[in-house]
Amino acid sequence: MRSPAELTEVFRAQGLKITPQRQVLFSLLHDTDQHPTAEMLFAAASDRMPGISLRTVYQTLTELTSMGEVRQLAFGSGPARFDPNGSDHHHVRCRTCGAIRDVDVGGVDRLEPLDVESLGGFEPDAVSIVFHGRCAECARASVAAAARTTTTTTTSTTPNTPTGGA
Amino acid sequence: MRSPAELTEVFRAQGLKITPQRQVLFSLLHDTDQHPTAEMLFAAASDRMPGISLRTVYQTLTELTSMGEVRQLAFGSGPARFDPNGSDHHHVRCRTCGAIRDVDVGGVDRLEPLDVESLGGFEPDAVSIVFHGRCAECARASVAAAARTTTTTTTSTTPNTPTGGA
DNA sequence: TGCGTCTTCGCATCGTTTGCGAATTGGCAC
DNA sequence: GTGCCAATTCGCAAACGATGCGAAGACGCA
Ligand SMILES: [Mn+2]
Ligand SMILES: [Mn+2]
Ligand SMILES: [Zn+2]
Ligand SMILES: [Zn+2]
Repeated sequence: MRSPAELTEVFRAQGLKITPQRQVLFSLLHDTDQHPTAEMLFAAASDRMPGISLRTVYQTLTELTSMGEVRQLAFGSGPARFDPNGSDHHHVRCRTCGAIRDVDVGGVDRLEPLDVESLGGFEPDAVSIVFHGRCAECARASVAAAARTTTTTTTSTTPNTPTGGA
Repeated sequence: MRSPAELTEVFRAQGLKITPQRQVLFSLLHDTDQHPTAEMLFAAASDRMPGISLRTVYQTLTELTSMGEVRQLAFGSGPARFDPNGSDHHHVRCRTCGAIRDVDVGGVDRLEPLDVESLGGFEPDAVSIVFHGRCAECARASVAAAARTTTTTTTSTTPNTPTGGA
């Protein structure tokens, strides 16, 4: 998204007002490379401006979204994530912990919708790609857990059914 | 997803029971090429079996999802969509009316996550692709609306601001 | 037919988001 | 600086999709 200074001009030009609440949110969004939820932004904004309302955060996010300054992302269940990164990019998401990261992807324009007839005249103008998998941390944690299970099984001779086995 | 008969065997083999509610849902899901919501399935199931509970629909969908018989999809806000199509495919979605269609896509394995270092060890094992755009119906409707506006503007000389202009 | 477990289903509840409207405030004209 | 007015904030109610819970009912097997 654009800088707080630029957004200030854009807002003014549209007859919208520059409030301290909006300034805080502009700044927070401009500075992050994450994909915060409304609640996360509310928490961060509350540090700088105690008393700011969650309602205002939602309202400002809706405005910025409709102005195209942020994208609203949805990954399955849970709250919406907001993406201030305006570059042409896609996402990877960890199945285990839900972590999201940006990823630049090559070869997108070589994707070919086959079976064009079944598209029935649909005209795509954008594409979202999400890679699903496991992040490095969760992979490490999983290996550690396996090691523990193995150790336990090897060490102990009791035929207990491991709790997390299924 | 598999046929109702096959699912019956699978369920029985796992000690799960075959109830009329499940049979109705198996059948509805097996026969559709759409991406129904829980509410939609509830409505359809209620036709064949008045009195079936929405709770049961949710429960059965959760089971089928965890068994891998259906996929749960999320497109922005709104309720989850369930996809009984087990083939390797992706989706197109109309920005205007929300309609969803399956699309087979070639070239998926030629996608290259660039900037591999910033992936920080993330290991993708699946990818979801959604094409965004406008479906044929909405494109037609939009053309028709534009024609109406043009006609009105041309015919009338009053400098009224069109209501839907912004 | 009888029993035990699995299932159904209504209701309460939860987490996220939006509707509403009174009170407040930014920005401009003077 | 002052006053005005539209834009904004914000608390609360409520919508919405989904889940937890547990009493009542039904499937499947002996
Ligand atoms: Mn992003
Ligand atoms: Mn599909
Ligand atoms: Zn993870
Ligand atoms: Zn459409």
